[in-house]
Amino acid sequence: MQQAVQYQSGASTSGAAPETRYETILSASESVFAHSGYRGATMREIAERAGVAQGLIHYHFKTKEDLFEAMVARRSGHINDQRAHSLTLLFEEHENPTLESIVEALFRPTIVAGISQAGDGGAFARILVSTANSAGEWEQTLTEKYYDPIAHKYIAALVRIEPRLSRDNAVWAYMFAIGVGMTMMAKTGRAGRLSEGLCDDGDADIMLSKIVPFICAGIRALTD
Amino acid sequence: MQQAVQYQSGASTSGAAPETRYETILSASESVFAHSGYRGATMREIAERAGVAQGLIHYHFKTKEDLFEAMVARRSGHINDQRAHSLTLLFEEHENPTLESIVEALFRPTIVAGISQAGDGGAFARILVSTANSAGEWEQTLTEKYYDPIAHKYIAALVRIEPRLSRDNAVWAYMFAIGVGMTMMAKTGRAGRLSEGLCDDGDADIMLSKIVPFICAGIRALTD
DNA sequence: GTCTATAGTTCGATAGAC
DNA sequence: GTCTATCGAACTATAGAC
Repeated sequence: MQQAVQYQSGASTSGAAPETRYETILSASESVFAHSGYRGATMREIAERAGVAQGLIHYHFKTKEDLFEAMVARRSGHINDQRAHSLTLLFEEHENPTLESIVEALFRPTIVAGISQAGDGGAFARILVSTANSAGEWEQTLTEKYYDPIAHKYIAALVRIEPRLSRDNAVWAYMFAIGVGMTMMAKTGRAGRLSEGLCDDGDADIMLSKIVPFICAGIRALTD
Repeated sequence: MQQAVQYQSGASTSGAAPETRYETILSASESVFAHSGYRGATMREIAERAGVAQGLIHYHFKTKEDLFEAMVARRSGHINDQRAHSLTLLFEEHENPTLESIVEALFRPTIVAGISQAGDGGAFARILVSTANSAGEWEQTLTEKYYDPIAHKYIAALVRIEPRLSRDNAVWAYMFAIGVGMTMMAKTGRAGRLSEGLCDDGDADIMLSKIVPFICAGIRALTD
């Protein structure tokens, strides 16, 4: 009897689809890592959240570091596949896609995935923030492995459709765009607090209608 | 009579002035918290870095949480005083200050302070990123206490000089601006890696020349 | 104020039954 | 594959000498 390896992603806690214990642990770790950070999260809490014995996590993932990386790999793989696919489509369908369409292709998958996470919107985005913004060697290796490839694709797309954007400014533009997206997706509650409830981050289209024009105007300001 | 001069020349921020043990511990905690995060940092490591016994930290600061808050309070107080002062000056000297001058007043103190940190540029910025981007109750309380007041001042300044900017868009604009600044100040090495060394984040004026036009154009794109 | 020593807790990981 | 039980290490915080 083998495992039926069906990489059904999505994997939110609102379970219609049946999950293997392996996948249940991954989903549980996502919530706990997001809430407490890598170091603050404990294997005990993850096991409790997943409804399994603590020893089972070590059977499947060996160590805490490996569990974290497996969780990042599953989620980032799904989102970055969508991004790469959207980007390819854009250049197949148009000679010169608009900057707006490219920026939207960058953010829509993450925002939609974040919002569709039942109960814990922004969980994975918060993990990304703390990982990508760490200067630690391990964290930067993870970022390089799972996020630099798609970053290079977008930077190349930017210089292609905006010829007056120098390569270093394109890199800055990408970094800035990611930074803007982080504040939008992390859902810390600060925007709502500062605006006394005026700012709502629960609707993907509203969010994109703020973030896309902001970033596109910023990028164009960096062209020579 | 002064106290004995035998202070350990630990890794303090600016090398010359002698510090009390209290201040030495605060500076050491800044480095360690920045490198390992709040939970990853240990009192033993902070004590070692500061060149004092571990027990002394508890004598001065009682708990790890209190030490962290004292560290945030010292550093944020200094930077935010500069920001508030610059903002007041701008409105005293001009009827309508430019958007550029306001955005620069927001970022210059942090960037300059980050660069002038001997050896560990971006240390405090990285602490801010992980604190402000956490959804935890304690972290958001700290953000509210030490950073929301200056945020409200800047949001008010934005709506004052850009009357066509709605209040909720001003809040989004401020959040986005902070997000952009984070990627600039955290100094993770990613920009250099993605650009194969082209992007240099060591010069305050170069950094401001990228970040200020980007953010100002983004904000103007959110006006009606 | 500053130190040494340690109490009391919690963690990641392993061993072994089923 | 999954569970229970537990080991050894590392942590925060305290007690008490000086």
